[in-house]
Amino acid sequence: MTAGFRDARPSFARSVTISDVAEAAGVSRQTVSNVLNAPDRVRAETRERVTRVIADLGYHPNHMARSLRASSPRLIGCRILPVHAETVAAIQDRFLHALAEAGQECDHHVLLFTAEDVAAETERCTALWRAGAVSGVVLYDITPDDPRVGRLTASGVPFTAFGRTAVSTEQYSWADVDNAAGTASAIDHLVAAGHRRIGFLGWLEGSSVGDARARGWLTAMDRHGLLAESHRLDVRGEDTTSSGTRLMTELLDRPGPPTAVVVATDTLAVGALQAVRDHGLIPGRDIAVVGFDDSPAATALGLSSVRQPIEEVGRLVMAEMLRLTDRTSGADGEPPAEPLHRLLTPELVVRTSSAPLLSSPPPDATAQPLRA
Amino acid sequence: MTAGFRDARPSFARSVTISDVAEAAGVSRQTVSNVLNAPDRVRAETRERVTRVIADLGYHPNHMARSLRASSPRLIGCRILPVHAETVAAIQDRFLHALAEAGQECDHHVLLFTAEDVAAETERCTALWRAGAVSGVVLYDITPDDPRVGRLTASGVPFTAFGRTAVSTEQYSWADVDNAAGTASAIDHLVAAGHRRIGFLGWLEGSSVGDARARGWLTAMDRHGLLAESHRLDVRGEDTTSSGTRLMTELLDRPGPPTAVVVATDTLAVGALQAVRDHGLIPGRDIAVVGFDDSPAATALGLSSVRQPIEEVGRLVMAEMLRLTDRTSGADGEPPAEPLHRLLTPELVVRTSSAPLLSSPPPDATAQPLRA
DNA sequence: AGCTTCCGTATGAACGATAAAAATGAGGTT
DNA sequence: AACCTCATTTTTATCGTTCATACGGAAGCT
Repeated sequence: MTAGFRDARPSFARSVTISDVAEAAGVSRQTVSNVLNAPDRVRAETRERVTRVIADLGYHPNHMARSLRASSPRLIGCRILPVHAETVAAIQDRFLHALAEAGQECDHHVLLFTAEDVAAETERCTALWRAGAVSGVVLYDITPDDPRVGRLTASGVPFTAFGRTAVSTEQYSWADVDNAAGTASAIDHLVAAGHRRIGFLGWLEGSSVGDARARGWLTAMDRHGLLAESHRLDVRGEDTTSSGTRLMTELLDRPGPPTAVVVATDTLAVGALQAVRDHGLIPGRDIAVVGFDDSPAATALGLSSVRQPIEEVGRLVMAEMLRLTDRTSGADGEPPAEPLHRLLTPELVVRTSSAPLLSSPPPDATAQPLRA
Repeated sequence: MTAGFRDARPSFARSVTISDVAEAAGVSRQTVSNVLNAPDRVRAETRERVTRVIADLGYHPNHMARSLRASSPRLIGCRILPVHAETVAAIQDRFLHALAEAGQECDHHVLLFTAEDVAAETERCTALWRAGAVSGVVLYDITPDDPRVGRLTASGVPFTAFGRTAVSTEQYSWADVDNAAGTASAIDHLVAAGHRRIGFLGWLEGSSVGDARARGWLTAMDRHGLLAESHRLDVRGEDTTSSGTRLMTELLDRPGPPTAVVVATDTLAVGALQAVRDHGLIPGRDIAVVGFDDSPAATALGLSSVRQPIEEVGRLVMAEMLRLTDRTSGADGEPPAEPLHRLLTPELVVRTSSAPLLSSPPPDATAQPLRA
């Protein structure tokens, strides 16, 4: 029986190095290294002996030394934004968590940094990479004419992105969410429940995400042949709760109000729900509301919402990052890796704000707003 | 005039080392090193020449090499939790952002990792530290009997914490938010506005944060001599919106309902607001509601809320971390640094859900619930 | 026996930087 | 002239690991 060496010395004077292990086991440094990195090159007997000494001394290979030798820090840089909106916070958290988790499985870690704006972010990325502090960086919240993509490509900084630009998307690796498909799936769900007058409540035009979500409504409604009777039910405003309330009120007060609305963000949707209640209507019974982003508020309020597969995006983007950096550090003779281009479909999470309609009488019968 | 070397070569074949600079400038490596780390040891003329070469070649000192030599990775480990509740997301984001920002100013960065539970977290922390991957770690979400504190202390892992345990708080460095003072400040605000029957809507007992917030209500109400008439207005439930609605409904349906409520979390408060509206009351006019955490939802809904100075905590905790790790890596002869113990007071953010009362008639006159 | 082949292990040289010690040289002192 | 001082620069050693190569010895082949 092995006597209890293990827990004998809980704190270490100074770290145990590979040489200490080698000496204690009566072998050379390289043999210890082999035991850890290429066990099949070492005779079983030696391997066991070394393994035991490693455990006894509590040896852990030094990360920095390994990084230096391999000239690969096994760190992936990622900017963290200051929190403004609720959805930003939740999505950023989910994304960072997914990145960290995916990276960790391959012994890589996420290194956080902050920056004032995308210009500063680009600089920091390049500086970190030039300094060998990161193997590459992950970008998110990409705009159609995002300057980061071009600059990082020019500097040679390996990167992958959550989102894509308008042009030269073949040049780099990205994963993105099909926002249009998201709103479309909400429409399909509502149409299946018998709705025909389905409104859309969106952001002001100009953002790629907002426009895609609007486009999804437009095309899906057209596909169902409902655009003729609903094309006036498309209203836009800024992404705030109060704006949502105002826009929804406007829709409900019109002649021929919608029996259902698809809302471009949960923030707007929370505002919209308030307008619904202010009209004495009950969401889900009298009118269906579907939000976007599946924020915690949606869960809390029973709001149906389109959920972006952020975790999946994080996994993909990190996996691609690892693939990229392993390539570049490996032999250059191999064919250049094909960049990743992946469009993911979000998933509708049905809650009470839209579900019960299925078992209700045709919504048109009850959906007349009750004015004071 | 210097011709434009600068932007000549945007991408680098392989990184420029200190030896390249030394050779190009006709000096030794060490001199280049001195130009960067101890400029006063170098003659002005030489310094200038070297500086110019550094700029021309685009040299950036290698982070990994520096870390190895200094045996200080300049990385601070921090666990990232998967997002559950909205407030968690927002607070975690604010905290991580503050850490990253504070660290960056001293050329340190945050390294993220994930873990299933606190036991796994402790193991990861120790492993990362033993491997020399981090200089130390930052803990948050500390419970009164948190096992992490003891284990990390025993392993010798330098750490600082956001929050504190019930015992041996003198042993380690922490910064915490005075939750009791937070609810108390909400009470003071409401009392100043003329409220006397002020309810409390809290989590189930057993969490340190929840209990502190409840204690704040209790002591502040007692201080104002209002406990006699309000001591029955203290209700508890789990931290969800629906629970908030249920608890608030219960309070409003009682004889002698509160004219104001202090709510332990914004999540509960969002639910409470819904109950208020369901009773045909208008928050801020008919009844005052104050939440806790100042989540984005609070901003969105005009909910007054107690805001934790998370950014300040992040700054303090990171600054302390840097102080700790600089100490331990320095000469051991110095007196052991006094640990940081800092209790910060949160700040009430007044919005419409509680503000307008100041200019209203005495709330008791209008606050009778209008039942259907 | 002498040759190659192969396996397991050991040695030296990086990786890129810096701390500590040694060398250089100009100037001043005795 | 011999010696010391000081500012500046170079040399040497080291951080902990791994790559490339070398080495010794057993087995297989001619």
